[in-house]
Amino acid sequence: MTVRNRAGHTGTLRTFGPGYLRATSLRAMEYDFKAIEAKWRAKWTEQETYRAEEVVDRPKYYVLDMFPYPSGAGLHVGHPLGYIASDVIARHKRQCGFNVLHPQGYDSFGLPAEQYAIQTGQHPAITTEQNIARYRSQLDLLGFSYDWSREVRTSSPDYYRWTQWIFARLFEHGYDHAAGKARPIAALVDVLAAKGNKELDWAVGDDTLKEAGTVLWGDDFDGAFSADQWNVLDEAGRSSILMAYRLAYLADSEVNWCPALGTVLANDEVVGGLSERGGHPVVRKKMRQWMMRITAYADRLLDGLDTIDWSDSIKEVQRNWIGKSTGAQLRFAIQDHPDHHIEVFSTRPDTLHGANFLVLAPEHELVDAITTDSQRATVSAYQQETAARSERERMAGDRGVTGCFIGAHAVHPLTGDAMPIWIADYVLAGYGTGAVMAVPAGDQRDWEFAKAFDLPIPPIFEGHDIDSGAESDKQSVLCNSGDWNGLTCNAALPRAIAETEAAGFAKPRVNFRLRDAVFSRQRYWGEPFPICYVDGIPQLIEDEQVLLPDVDAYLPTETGDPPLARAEQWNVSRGDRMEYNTMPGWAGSSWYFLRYMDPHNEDAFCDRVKSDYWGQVDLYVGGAEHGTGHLLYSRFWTKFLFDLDLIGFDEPFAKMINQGMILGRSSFVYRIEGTNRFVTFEQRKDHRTQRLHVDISLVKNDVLNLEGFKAWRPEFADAEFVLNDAGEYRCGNEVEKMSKSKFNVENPDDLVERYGADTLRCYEMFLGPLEQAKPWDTQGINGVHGFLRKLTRLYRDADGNALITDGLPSAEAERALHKTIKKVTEDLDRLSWNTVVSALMIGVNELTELGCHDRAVLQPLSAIVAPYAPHLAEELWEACGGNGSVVDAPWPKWDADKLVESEVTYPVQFNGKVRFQFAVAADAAPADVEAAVLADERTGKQLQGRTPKKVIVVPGRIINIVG
RNA sequence: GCCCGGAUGGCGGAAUUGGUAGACGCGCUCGACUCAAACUCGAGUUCCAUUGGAGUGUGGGUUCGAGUCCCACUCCGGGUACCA
Repeated sequence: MTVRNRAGHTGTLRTFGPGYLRATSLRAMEYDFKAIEAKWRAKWTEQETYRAEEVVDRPKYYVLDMFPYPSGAGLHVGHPLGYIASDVIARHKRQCGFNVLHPQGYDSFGLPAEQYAIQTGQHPAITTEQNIARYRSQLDLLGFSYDWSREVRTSSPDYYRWTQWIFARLFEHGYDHAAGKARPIAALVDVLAAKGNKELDWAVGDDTLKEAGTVLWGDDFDGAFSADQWNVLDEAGRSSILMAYRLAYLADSEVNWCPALGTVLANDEVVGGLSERGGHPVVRKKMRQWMMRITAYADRLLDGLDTIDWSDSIKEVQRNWIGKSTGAQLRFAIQDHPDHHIEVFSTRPDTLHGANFLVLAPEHELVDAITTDSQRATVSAYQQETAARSERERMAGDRGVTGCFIGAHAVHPLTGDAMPIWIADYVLAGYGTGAVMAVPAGDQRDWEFAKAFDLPIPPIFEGHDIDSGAESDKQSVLCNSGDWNGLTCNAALPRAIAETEAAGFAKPRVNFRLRDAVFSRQRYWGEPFPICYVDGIPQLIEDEQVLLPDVDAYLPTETGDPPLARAEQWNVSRGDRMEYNTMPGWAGSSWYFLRYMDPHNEDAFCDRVKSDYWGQVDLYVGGAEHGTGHLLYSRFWTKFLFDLDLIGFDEPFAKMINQGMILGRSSFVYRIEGTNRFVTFEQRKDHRTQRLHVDISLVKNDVLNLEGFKAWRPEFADAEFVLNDAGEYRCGNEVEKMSKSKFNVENPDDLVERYGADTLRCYEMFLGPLEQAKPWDTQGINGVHGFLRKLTRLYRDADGNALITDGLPSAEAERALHKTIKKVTEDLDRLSWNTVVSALMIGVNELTELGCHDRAVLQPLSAIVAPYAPHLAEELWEACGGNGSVVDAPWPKWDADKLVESEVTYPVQFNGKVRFQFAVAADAAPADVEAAVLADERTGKQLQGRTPKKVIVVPGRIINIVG
């Protein structure tokens, strides 16, 4: 029986007005989503349904979204995608009996609110508060199961107090490689007092140490000092030395300075020479800044990747960013300069025999000392040229080979041959030693350099044509390489490392691309450092919290100090002055997932008992764009807190899913250049036209609402529109990023208003695999809305009367239910959000066709719909007389017996082509199936007298007859 | 350049271990209802040809059987870059 209960209503409810409004009013009786969603939202709030408590004897599950920066623009349909996905999992796990932690909060320090403050004078806290309120109201519409009592805001003093506290611990710790973990600076002081630093294996900033040591002990300080030397130092001296060992430290370093933003930026905040936010130019500048010694954790950050379930691509991004390479550091003597030598890092010391010149970075410290007088003018011209050019060139991607011979020669350590020394901008000062040994036969960049400057290319590989380019294959066999002749590079490499070390001019070395991270910003709206200066020495302030002070303007002072220097009362509260910098955006986000576990704790950032209970985030959902920023820093801080035994795990996010971007479909109108005439899409190529974005709310099925367009853009009110044959103005379209500036934004509030939150949730999940980028198409939402309506009609008729009966369900209805439970359960377990919606649709279609209204079927059905359509599921669960909230309805189990069919219909293939369907008892043995199918007359017809060579019966699947 | 993805109807996508390719939804077509339209409901919808054939980016291979595995290539998306 097919349920058809709409007849009789179409005539009586006829009204006039916009299409969708009528449709909505007509539907209202059977599926009044507005009333349903309002009702259950209120109940959830009243009953604190989503409050999470630590329950020791229940297994926990921690599902987390990357918390948002609350921007003024609000949410578009792309933003909630990941939130919906995580909410589905949170609800499913809860129904499966897990004690679920599913919190949300705000990354509420940041530049936009401060830029707005600079323009308007409004305190960033007010802007932030307003934006959060708007976010919250939008999020509340979507029915998320967040425990809002655990909300965190990074800009709240109750929160950043602990960010400051963790900073203080980083300041008070260094990294002991021998122990493989962070240890207190106090422990280091004991060692220095007893033995000096000669046997020390702590992570150290060589430049900082050398600078400090040179000031204290003179120019010949080589990095090592004795206990006696240490013990006579005053506080300032010790402080300057210890700075080289702290995990949070002050250093003069080359930083990325962005003049437009008035602040320094970390490496991951600079993309292609421009600031990530705003796209402003960034220059290198030497400044005294707070830094984070993340490099101390490089190996552990690398190794930890093998223990976490993240996508390969994002792990790869982190591996590349860390950039570990192993090889050797080789020392080259310089002719006529016995007091100098050049250190070179190479991953390929096996190709040493092919090295015939050295190349230094133009900024290399030895360049000035060893350049010959005759080359001096040329060299300094080249240095200036590269310094001026570097940023722009990098952006342009134009990579001509440039360089300059400096007149000096190094000595080849094996052959004694003279090697000319060049400088070139393809060698970077910041990587390795800032110098390379050029092996033109083995490295393409060296090869191109040699070709460009007509330098010889000594062949070192058997059978390799030197004119065809460099040979990088490590299977190649070496020649002209002394003892290593005849070996493959793979075989020669370990020998080269060992033998050059034994010969005394090289040592094995591991090199990282990862740099320490700049940790201070010359901005107002960030965490103030708990630091003041006494006689220029930074001191922690720990007896009271350092709060962000009010200032009269959010701009640097006239002397160029950061905005905090304007806070006159504040800046003399301790010592000579306070630290005027603030922390970067990633400070608060590096540990927020811990605070959710114990958000109101006033004595600790998070109680150890609570973090032991909730543990790692089991599922982390967010964008992939944080690969080198947030995701690396939070791993670093987690490892640090683990080292201090403050938490019991050293990776924050056990599993992560990165949702893809939702793209918008933009619409365009075509204006004939320089006129006020618009031509329809079909005629755009007959003229020289300019394409203009048009707001998609003014376009339906690519046809423009002309009146609406004129009202939207008054400057075109008098424009002429050339229409197509159908008398319509047709717009062009393109799929691109969803953005306000492209006028292609779909707003979740509007869709909730028209279709309800449950429909929007289901539809966003239905679009396709979560991780994939996909275009938004609002038209498709009707289908999903229809599904929820159809679901409702199983439970009640068009007038709202209950249809549920207590009879015994048919075997077909039970099979449909259990098939759906199985598919939905399995798909949720493998995080296949989109196919779950399809499975539910199929189930509802089948039950509708069967005319099933049995409570025994419909009640479990409402339970499995709950993660996707929680409001409606509550309503239907209640209609079935279910106990309590569907949120806690036990997840139904499928019964394999109910899935069994008595008969199986096999597709029968002949030589791989399906010819007919063949029904046979499900429990028939393969041999019997074979006999039966061969006896069938249709088989005889297909074979036409031939004898089958082979018959393959795959039980339950297929029969293939070959012959 | 390198790294990671991906390519399936008009569109979004499904096919989980090699077993009926195109589930589910959109769109479209036809029909019912309607004075009419919308809504709703029903039927159809990979392509080509009248029993049949072709078909998952291209070319080859393995197999009784390939979207799925192997080899070579093309194109698209994302990330990243003189990293020695």
